[in-house]
Amino acid sequence: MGKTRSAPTLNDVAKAAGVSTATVSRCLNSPEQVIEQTRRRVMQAVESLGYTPNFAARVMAANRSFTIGAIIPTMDNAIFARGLQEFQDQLRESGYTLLVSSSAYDPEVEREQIRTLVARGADGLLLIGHERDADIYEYLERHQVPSLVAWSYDPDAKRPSVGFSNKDAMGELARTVIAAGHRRIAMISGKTKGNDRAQNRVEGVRQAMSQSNLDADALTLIETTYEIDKGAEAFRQLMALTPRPTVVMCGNDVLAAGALCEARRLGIKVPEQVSVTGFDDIELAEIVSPALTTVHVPHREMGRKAARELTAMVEGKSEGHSICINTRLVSRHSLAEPDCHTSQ
Amino acid sequence: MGKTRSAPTLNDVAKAAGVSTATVSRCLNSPEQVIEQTRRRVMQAVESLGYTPNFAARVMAANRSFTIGAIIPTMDNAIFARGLQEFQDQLRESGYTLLVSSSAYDPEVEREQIRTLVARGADGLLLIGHERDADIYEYLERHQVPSLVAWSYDPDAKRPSVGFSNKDAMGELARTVIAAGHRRIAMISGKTKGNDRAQNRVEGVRQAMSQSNLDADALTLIETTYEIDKGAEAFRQLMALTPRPTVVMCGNDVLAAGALCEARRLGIKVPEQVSVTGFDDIELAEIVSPALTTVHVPHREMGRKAARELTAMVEGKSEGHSICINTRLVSRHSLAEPDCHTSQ
DNA sequence: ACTCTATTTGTAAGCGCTTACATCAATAAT
DNA sequence: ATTATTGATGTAAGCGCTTACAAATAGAGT
Repeated sequence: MGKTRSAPTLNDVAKAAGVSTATVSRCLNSPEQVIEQTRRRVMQAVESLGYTPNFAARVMAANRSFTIGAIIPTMDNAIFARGLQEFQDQLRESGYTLLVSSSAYDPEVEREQIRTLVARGADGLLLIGHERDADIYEYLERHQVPSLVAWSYDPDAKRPSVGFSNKDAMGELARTVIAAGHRRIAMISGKTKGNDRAQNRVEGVRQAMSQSNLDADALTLIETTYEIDKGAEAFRQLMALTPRPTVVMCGNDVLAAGALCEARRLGIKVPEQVSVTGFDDIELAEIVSPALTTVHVPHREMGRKAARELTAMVEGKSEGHSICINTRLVSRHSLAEPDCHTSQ
Repeated sequence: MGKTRSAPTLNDVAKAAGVSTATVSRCLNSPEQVIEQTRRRVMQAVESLGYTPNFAARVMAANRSFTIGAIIPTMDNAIFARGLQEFQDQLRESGYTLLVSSSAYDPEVEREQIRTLVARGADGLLLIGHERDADIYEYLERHQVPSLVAWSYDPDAKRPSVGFSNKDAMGELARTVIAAGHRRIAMISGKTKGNDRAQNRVEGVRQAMSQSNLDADALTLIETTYEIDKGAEAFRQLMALTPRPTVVMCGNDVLAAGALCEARRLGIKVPEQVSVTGFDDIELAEIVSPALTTVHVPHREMGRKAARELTAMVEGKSEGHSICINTRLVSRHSLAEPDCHTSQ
């Protein structure tokens, strides 16, 4: 019976409503330009045909996609989830759609995904951390795609960022640790290569040590990927050391959770025998026992502000300002004074 | 100084290489059709210009996007993360890109996102659970976009699915609970409205009770959203009951983690005074203490198989087969026999 | 030498939409 | 009544790519 019914186009709607495609397009994009009566007729045709605009065609014609891309290092844990959720919600309110990919902490994958997102017509990009090859930034410039860095704050960087100072935040925690009396400090960090956040966190600990007249080089440091069992493994290694560190500062809550698990397995009491700290204050931090002393990062606030700034940039209302978010220490039960018997 | 340097197009590449746009296109899409020498010249032009194909144009011309869309209920926790990660990895291997949105468990948002993804030219869609309005499926059919349901398995459904029987899986756990001697069973379920997985899990518990000659209506049931503190709140309510349930079966590990937290706050010992069970076996389950007795869902396997099946459907190599994944009980420490003093 | 086939490349017609510009009608200003 | 102004709609030119088809070239078969 004639041709297969397939997805209706603008043209079909125009015919059904007895107007030109231009009018239909206007009804959809700037309704105020169309007189009420016509608009109703058109909208009705849209409804009854079940018309959905073809996005690719729209992007191509308008050179605008109302899409924002975000590339995060991983979806595997909750570190980025909460901030991103808020980012998305905020974008949606402004009429943008969020496209997310994850790079698995691999710069090459990230580069490819940036190209993909740009090729897809993303109006703007959210990236995590500053550190990446210069040619990527050039590429973005050439394609005139504004980008915003999040989860990091660096007023000196050429690129705008909304985030916090990883160094200061971790430094504050480290000072608290030192003030509690710890001298033998160990750290389980995420891989620092290509990850300025991880670098700055280590830096923060080192600086705090120096400021307290401790030898920053004496920091026992293990670098590993951000996985629970890697945290556990690193913790085991640290506990095998003599003398044992009295505190293990972890690069994030995930690693700290792994450390805590391993402590339980090893029969080492936290915080009586060793203290453990985290970073991020994701839900996990409160769930583990003992609950983690950690740095609270206001992820939602960051997501919201990033969305606002990035849309402003996309719409040409801002050339990109950096925004600093305040973190705050949250003391729970995984940090205590070192045990006198082992600490001296 | 001439016009601003902007993103190069196929045409620019063609000129630079001294060939037609068709040849360039072929170099990119079916290199075997182009003779070595020409290809090298073209590829060099591509390189030196830093050309990236415009995706929208390509989609429009080819009516094919090599993009798969997935709409998951939430990114807020790890329930879907792992399976999705594998899904994405597998897709990438086959040359597809994954686009993810989250619907916040809201059917209206989901509907909108399905339209968005289809409008964006997704070649196929991954959806979670079977239950949604018929018109959505019609819409997908009209646009000829194959869809696959995951995290659920129903051989009777008209739509193909790859997943597991939520009912049987939870039923098995419930039988174990009952076999351990529990009679006063409570359950904290996710909202069952529009969520067949939640429904089936409740159903599984009820069926197991009936089979053991317990009154299925006696199941104390609290429905709540899948958030840690909601789990905690529900648990508190349950503990206020007299007589107290001896076991609290949770709709997933997130709720169970909340329950465990609250138990600690209330000074109720798990599993000595109350047992708690989870579902999914996400990382969380092993981290909390006591570690959760739960149902292990092979998320990666599911993600992988879903990717394979969906790409086959997209490429017309399959009309959509349902695939059943096996779950398995994992006994850890949150389930024990009920305390004699309180259980009878 | 001549046709036939296979291989490589070019030509050009869209894909479905937006938007600058043209057109037309209706109202206001003279 | 005539012209200017405003507002609503139509016309048609692309946006950057793919691909059916045509053309050109080269080798094989006779």
